[in-house]
Amino acid sequence: MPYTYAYPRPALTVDCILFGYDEGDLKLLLVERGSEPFKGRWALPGGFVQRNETLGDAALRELAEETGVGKVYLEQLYTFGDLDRDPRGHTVSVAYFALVRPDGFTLQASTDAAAAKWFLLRKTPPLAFDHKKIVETAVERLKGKVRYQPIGFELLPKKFTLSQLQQLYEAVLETEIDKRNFRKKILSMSILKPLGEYEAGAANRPAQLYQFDRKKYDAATKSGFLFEL
Amino acid sequence: MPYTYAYPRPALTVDCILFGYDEGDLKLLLVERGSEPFKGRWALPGGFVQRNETLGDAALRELAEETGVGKVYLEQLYTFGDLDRDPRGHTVSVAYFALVRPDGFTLQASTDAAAAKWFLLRKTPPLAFDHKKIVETAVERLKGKVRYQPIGFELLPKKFTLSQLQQLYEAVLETEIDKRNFRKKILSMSILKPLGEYEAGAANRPAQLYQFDRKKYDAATKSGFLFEL
DNA sequence: CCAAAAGTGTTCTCCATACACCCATGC
DNA sequence: GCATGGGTGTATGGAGAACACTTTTGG
Repeated sequence: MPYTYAYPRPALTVDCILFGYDEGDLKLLLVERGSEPFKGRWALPGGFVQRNETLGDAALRELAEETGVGKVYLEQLYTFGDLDRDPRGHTVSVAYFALVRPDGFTLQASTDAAAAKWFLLRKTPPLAFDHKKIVETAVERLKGKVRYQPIGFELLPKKFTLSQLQQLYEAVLETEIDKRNFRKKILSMSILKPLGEYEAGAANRPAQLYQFDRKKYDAATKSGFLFEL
Repeated sequence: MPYTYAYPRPALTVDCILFGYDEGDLKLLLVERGSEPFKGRWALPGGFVQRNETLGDAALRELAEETGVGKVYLEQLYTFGDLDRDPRGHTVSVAYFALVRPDGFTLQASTDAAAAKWFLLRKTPPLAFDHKKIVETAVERLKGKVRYQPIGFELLPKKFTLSQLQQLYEAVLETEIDKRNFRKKILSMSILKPLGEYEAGAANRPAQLYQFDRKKYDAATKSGFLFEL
């Protein structure tokens, strides 16, 4: 059955917010637009949903096409439908977001994107469309999510120190956290496996490396455990 | 500028989940479909987003058209885009939900809806499309929301007793709550105004009536107060 | 030996929980 | 006077918050 346009339809797009964390800084993945509107501006990777394509599939496809990033776990954020958000006309966009380790991917722009690049989250250039608003919404969501879900483990390398984990939380929540209390809390959940290995090369006492223990976390979650910081 | 159909577009709809609370029971507002597909089945009020119409506007319009319910505060829930959710073809739906007092509205079906009716939430008939899934998602959201936002005040009459408030929480969370602890907690937030008036007509000691003090709540919220049960 | 970050315990306060009886009213 | 729901206080345990010094390494 061919598409029938019984009613005029808004266009439907998806946009991806990818947060990364690297050396103490939160980062955001942006692409430089290669075509109008907003040619030359930076924007969130995204584009039109194709016929018989799932929203999540569309988001993954656009992300891969425009940045080379693949196989990430995308979570739906919010749907934006302001009438003036796209100069081409009524366009509704479903936003997705994900948390990744930037060094796990090689960026590769193509199709509509002239370039793809990580920016410091607190130092992003002016964005196309209403993407500033979308990013703000995503940051709020991230701040909320961090409190009851162990996001740290998606943003850090597989092996990490407790100080790195703490710094991440401080960066996301924009607060300071007491070292002893933080360690006590995190370790008491016993979802971290101490590796007995130690960080090397620093001009100070080397820190023990830990690993996220997903098995224990999943088991604990099922039996009513609630991660909370 | 006329609509240009450069790409085939999925259709875009909105659906509304209205939760009500009445005499100890959570209710859900449904409409009986007056046309195909699913003619005669019960479904969430909703329909196509029109040209140059905001998502929220579309939801309010469909709600008013199909049920007569107007002027409610709708909150976006989630966007559903499974390929097989509508037999007419690829249709994406943005779901909104709201909390209301059923007795505040007179139901009035029209346009696509043959009837509009409140159902017990735990006893809903088979639903059209993927509306069962949508309702389940909304219930989860409601359970989460109730813990950190004073939803009670939207679902109860303006003047209510503490027992009514407690029953509401028990109904939503599907648990039992200790009476004394509940009262202590709620009253300690001082967002309830005791009215010095009393319930009448019961075969027992009359309960004091309270009112939600929005001014105090808004003020407290701004200065970092967090409602939590 | 100095700089730099790792690592470690205790005290106090507050909040959540558990729990049982008297009170006011209508019939 | 009895049935029904309204209303109240206290004791205990556990978790969060505050807080300072020693340890290990590289240079």
